[in-house]
Order: sequence, then structure tokens, then C-alpha cells
Amino acid sequence: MSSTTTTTLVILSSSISNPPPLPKHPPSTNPKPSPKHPKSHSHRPLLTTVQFPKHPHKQTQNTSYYAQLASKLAEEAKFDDFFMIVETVGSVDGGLISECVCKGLLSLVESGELRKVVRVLGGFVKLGIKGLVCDGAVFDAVKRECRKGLKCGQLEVVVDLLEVLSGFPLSIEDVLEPVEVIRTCVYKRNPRAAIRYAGLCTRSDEIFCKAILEFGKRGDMASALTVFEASKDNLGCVNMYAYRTIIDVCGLCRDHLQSRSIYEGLSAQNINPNLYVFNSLMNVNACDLGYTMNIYKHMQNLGVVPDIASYNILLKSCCLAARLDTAQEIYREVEDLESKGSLKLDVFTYSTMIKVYADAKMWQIALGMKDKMVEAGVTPNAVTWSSLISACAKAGLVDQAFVLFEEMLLAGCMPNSQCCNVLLYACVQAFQYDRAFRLFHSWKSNSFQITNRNLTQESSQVVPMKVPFKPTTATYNVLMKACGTDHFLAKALMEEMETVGLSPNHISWSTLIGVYGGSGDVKNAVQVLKTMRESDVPPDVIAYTAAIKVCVKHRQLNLAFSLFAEMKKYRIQPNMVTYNTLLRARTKYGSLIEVQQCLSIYRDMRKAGFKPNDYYLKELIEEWCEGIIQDNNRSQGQLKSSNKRDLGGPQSLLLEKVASHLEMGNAEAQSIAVDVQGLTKVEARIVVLAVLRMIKENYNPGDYVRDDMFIILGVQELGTAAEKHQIDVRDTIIKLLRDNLGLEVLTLGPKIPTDIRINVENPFNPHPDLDKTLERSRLPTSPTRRPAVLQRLKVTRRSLYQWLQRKSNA
DNA sequence: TCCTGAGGTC
Repeated sequence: MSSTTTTTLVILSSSISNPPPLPKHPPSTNPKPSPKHPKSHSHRPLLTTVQFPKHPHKQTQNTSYYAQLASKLAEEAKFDDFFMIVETVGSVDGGLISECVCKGLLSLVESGELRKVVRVLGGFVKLGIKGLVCDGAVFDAVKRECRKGLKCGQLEVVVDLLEVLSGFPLSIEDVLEPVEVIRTCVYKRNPRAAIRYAGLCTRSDEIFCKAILEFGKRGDMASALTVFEASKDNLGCVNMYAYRTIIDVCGLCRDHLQSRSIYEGLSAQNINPNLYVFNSLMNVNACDLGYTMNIYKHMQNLGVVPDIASYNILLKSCCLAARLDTAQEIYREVEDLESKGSLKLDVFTYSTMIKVYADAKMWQIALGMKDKMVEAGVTPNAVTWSSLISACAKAGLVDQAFVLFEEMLLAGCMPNSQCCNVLLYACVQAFQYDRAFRLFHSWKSNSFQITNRNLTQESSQVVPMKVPFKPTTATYNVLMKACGTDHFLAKALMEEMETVGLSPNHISWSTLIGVYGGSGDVKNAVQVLKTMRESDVPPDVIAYTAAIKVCVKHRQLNLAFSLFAEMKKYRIQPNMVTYNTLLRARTKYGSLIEVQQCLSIYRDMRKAGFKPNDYYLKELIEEWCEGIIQDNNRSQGQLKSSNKRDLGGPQSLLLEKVASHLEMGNAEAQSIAVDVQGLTKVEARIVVLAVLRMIKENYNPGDYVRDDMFIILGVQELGTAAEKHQIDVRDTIIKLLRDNLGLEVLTLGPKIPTDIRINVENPFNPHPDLDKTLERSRLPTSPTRRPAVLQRLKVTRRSLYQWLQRKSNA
């Protein structure tokens, strides 16, 4: 209490008749400590009058004066002074002033000065006066102002107030709807406020979970985790409800790995999760069937009995993994459990199985599942019907899809947006673009009416039924696909989307890229990426891949490669599809630089941890290599067909060899050693051709060929299968070089010529180990055995020169 | 739980 307060008090006192002497110890000079009130003591029921604690040692001669003064101060909402009196006098007859306090409080609360309200109510709590706020009018005002405060961005102050209110005998949940408070905390991204608030509530665990979930729904994983961690301390025990909520949130935030570490944290404490935690964990990790199955087995080992939800999640996981066989196994198991009476298949089970079959393009069986579920007394819902229609859509059976849609309406099931979208999709899949648009327009203009023959009435009676139709982003995306190559229409749809309050998503933009591509407008297709970056939806790997595909399709390969570089610049990780799209870019041999580009993509892909599917690249390299003998009037087709039979080995070895020979291809060729050890004859042939092609492309007319070319076949091992293979390879290469290319080839025997230059400085030495191989071959391995002999072929530089002349003149 | 975007040889 400050001296200003005292002054105020004096002024106020003068307004009251018969001023008695001031208290013995004025508060400004000797403030009394606040009266102490044991916590257990003052939990009174709703008070209609204010009761002040008694202080037996105080003189009470002036009590009535101070009661009057306090009443007046309270009524005028001068609570600082009011408290001082109460504190100083220690005992005031509450009955006198309770009404005034309420009046004053009401005006204070209604002033909207929440901070002041917090201070004043805090004062009441400190003095152990706890009934006041529970007065009807004051309580209503407090509720009103709290709500106002939440809306006006005073979250922290509102929580302060709630904290003070928790000192009164009332339920915090009654002051404000918990949802309202939590929503505001989530909107403000303020987990600390949510934690404080949840801690005040009677049903703390529920409010904590609510907060965790709401943060998760907004994609704010970090805040959700903060609240979760705080809930652990606050709730004092391991709360499975909180655990399953945070795991669900991991799913909402697409962070399934986080859910695993949360689960592992629980296991590390030797705490066994309950069924709900296991189900949530499996659900969040449904994208990983292996993991889900492991968890499923583990929960059984722990004696946690799976319920139908567990099985439904497993089925969903199979569905995502496109594992029809596993899904069928699990389904049979569930059927078995049902026959024993321990489980009941539900609409989820059937719907998921329908989707499993729909994805496997087994639409008849999908339809069969529907009959089965109806037989079992389970009514298909909108999801079930969507999956059924989707089964037909995927199979291109548009008419069947319409029949099912009709059937759904007849069954009295209201179609939702997704059902409508699937039906539109069925039209698109069947290339009935007009039909899709007609349907859409009829729905949109709200004239969409279906005659619903109510089965309980006479069959002649028809009840027209209006189906509410709310297009979603997916609706527009499907329609954009129905634009074919009409990019004007597609663009118009995107604009329409915005006008109806929808936002284009990644799919919309990628589809637009495809539409531009289809119309041959590469420039605009690529431009979409820029537009995306400027919008709320930055391009993702799929958008880039779509754009790259457009470039590839229209033979703008340099643009494709530059987009690839760009996506890496933006740290967008290419995936298998991206790599394959690029590797497939060149269907014909081109220049050395093009081959090198592809090889570098190939190596990048392996570095990124993808198991390359090098079929295309191998084709490409082969074609490119074979290209140099095309001029020799050989039938390329013939050669290729003979190649195919022999290409069984690990393709990566071949490609690595070609790549390592070519990656230094732009350096000046001094002497060339081609290592074909470990390759099949066809592969060896490709590598030799690749090197020749590189030499040819780097050759400028008039250049001088300084060295012979060596081909290293390997160490001779007499009488083995390896020797036979080596001879095979040798003959193939000799045949190729002599007959197809007209080169002069010499077989080099055991003598190692000293003029061969293979060293680390040689850019064409693919294997540093080769030097060692040569060294070893020079040394007798054992006195009793013949020395190992390195078999090589030499292509003379004279003939190489002639060949290059011939080629460059051609 | 259902709908919409990029790749596709054995």
C-alpha cells in the first residue's frame, strides 16, 4: 500500500460524518500482515453476504465506522482502499457491506478492466473472502467479460483471471466453455496458456487431451508436444488417454515416426499401453504394414486383446500397402472370430475390404462384399457407396457407377461430396468429359433431383429428393482433369474455385501443369511452378515431376534437367518417379553430354538410396553405343535382339563401368585402357562401344591420335570356366572391332609391354586397383604355378585414326 | 474408412 492510497483514504474519510480516530497503526507506516486463513477453513458454500474472518484480539469499538467506510469504498469499486481497511481493522461486519461489495465488483467487472479485476479478486482470495464472485450478477458479468477478453486477444489476462477464480468455490469449466478457451490458445499458438488453463480445470486430463488434439488439428505438433509433456507432470500418473491423443496428433501432423518414439518412451518405462494406445499407434503407422503387423503381434504377446478397430486398422494398412493377400488373410481371421462370437464385423471392415478389392481392380468381388454385408445386417454408409462407385470408376465402368449411385439414393443414403466426386471421376476415367461437366452443372444449379422410390410406399409413388451438393477442392480437381487439353477451361475452374471460397491445392496445380503440357504449352506448364511458389502452395516433388514430364514429352530436355537442378536447389527431394521420368527422357541416343547427364542422374539416384531400375538407362546406353556402328550398315534391331538374351547380370556394374569411363570423357584422351573384367560379353561390348563413342564425339577433325587403345580382359586362368568366358568376351570384342568397325586389333599375350600407360593420372582408368592387378600379374604368384597372365587387346592408333576420319567425314 | 496430381519393362 502506498502513501497515495492513504491520502485517498483520508479524503474519503472526511466525507463521512463523525470521523472517528484513525486506526492505531496507519497502514502507510505500519502495514499489518494479512490475516492468515488456513486453506481448509474458508471453503464456504455460495455466500449471499460477505463474511470476514474474525480477529479476536482487535478492538471492535470502531467497527461500525469502518464497516461503513469499507461499504462505501466497495460500492465505489475503490477496492485497494477497501482492502486496506479490511486488512487494517482485521474484522468488519460482513453483513453490512456484502451488497456494496457486489455492486462495486459488478461495476468493476463491467468496466472491462480485466487486469484490475484480477488484482481485486486476488485480494479477496488473499483475505480468505471466497463467496463474492459466486453471486449471480457478478458471476454472469465475469463470464461475459472473460468471453469478451478471449475475443479481444486478452488470452493471458483471461487465464490470469481464471487462475484467481480457481481460488473461489466454483468450477472453472462453468466460467467459460473449455472448447472456447482451448480454441483461442490454439489460434494464438500459445501452449503455455493452454497448460495453465488445463491445470485449473476440474477435469484436467480431459482438457489437456482436448488441447493436445486441437493443437494437432491445426498442425502445430510442437505445441501439442509441449502440452503433452506438461500433462505428464500435471496429471501425476501415466495417462493412457493423453498418450493415445498425442499419438493421434502425430497422425494428424503426418509425423508417424514421432508416434513411434512416444510409444518407445512408454515401453522404456516398462509400462504396457492399453488397447486404445495400440490402436492409435497402428492407425498412425498404417502406412507401414510391416510396423503395424509387428505392433499387432506385440500387443497380443502382452495379452492385449485386439478389437474390431484393431483389425480394421490392419486392413487399412494392407490396403495402403496394396497387399490384397494379407488383407484377405486378416479378413478370414476376423470372419473366424465372428463365427466364434468374439467379434462383429462392422461397416468399416466391409468398406475397407471393398476398397482393397477396388484398388486391385476386382470390382466384381467388391460388389460381392456389399451383398455380403447387407446379408450380415450391416448397412452400407456413404463411405461404403463411395468405395463401391470408385471400384467401378477405376475399372472404367461409368454406367455401372451411375447404377450404384442410383442404388445408394434408393437405399436412402444421402450422397456426400466424396460420393459425387467419385461419380465425376468415373466419367473422367471413361473419358466422358462432357458428362462430368453436365453432372456438375446440374448439381451446382441445385436442380439436382433424384426420384426416390420409397420402398415402404407403393412402387408407383415417387418422392423427389433434393441432394445438397457442396463441391470441394477435389471436385474441381476432377473437373480439371475433365478439361483434357483445354487450359483456358482449367484456369477458369481454378478461378471459380477461389470465388466459391475453396483454395487450389497441390493436386489442382499439378493437374494444371498436366493440362498445359497436354496442350503443348511447355512454357506455361513450367510457369505454374513459379505461380505456385508465389501462392500458398509451394511446388512439391509431384508438381516438379509433372513439369519435368511435360518438358520430356516435348523434347525440351535441357529445360527438364534445369528443373531437376532447381528442385534440388529448393531442397525438394526427387523420388523414384522423378528419376525414372528423367532417365526415360531420352529414348534415342544423343550426344555424349546427354548420356553423361543421364548417368549422373543415375548415380545421384543411387546416392539418394533408391534402388535404380536401370532398364531404361541400359537401353539408352546400348542404343547410344550401337549408334556408332549404325553407319556400318548393320541392322541395329538384329544386334539389340541378340543382346537382350545375355543381359542377366547386375546392371549396376555395367552402368558403373560405363559411367566411370565416360565421366572424364571431356578430358583430353591420351591413352585409353578399357577394363571389361567381370562383364558379360554383351556388357563388355557396350562398354567398349561407349568408350569409342566418347572418343568419336570428342574428336575434332585434324586431331592426332597419340596412343593405342587397350582392352583389359582379365587374368588368364587356364582350364577354368572363367577362361572359356574370357575367350568368349575376347572373340565378341574382336568381332565387333574388326568386322563392324574395321579396326585393327591385336591380341596381347603374357608379355607386358612397358609402353602401356595406365596410372592414376590417366583419366580413363576406371579402376585404381587396376595398377595393382597389373603389378600382381607381373609377379610370379608361386614357383610351382605358372605366372598369372593378363589378357589384353590392343586397338592400334593408326586404325583408330582412320576410323575417326571415316566417321567424321560420314 | 471414401474422392483428386507425377513414372510404368521384365
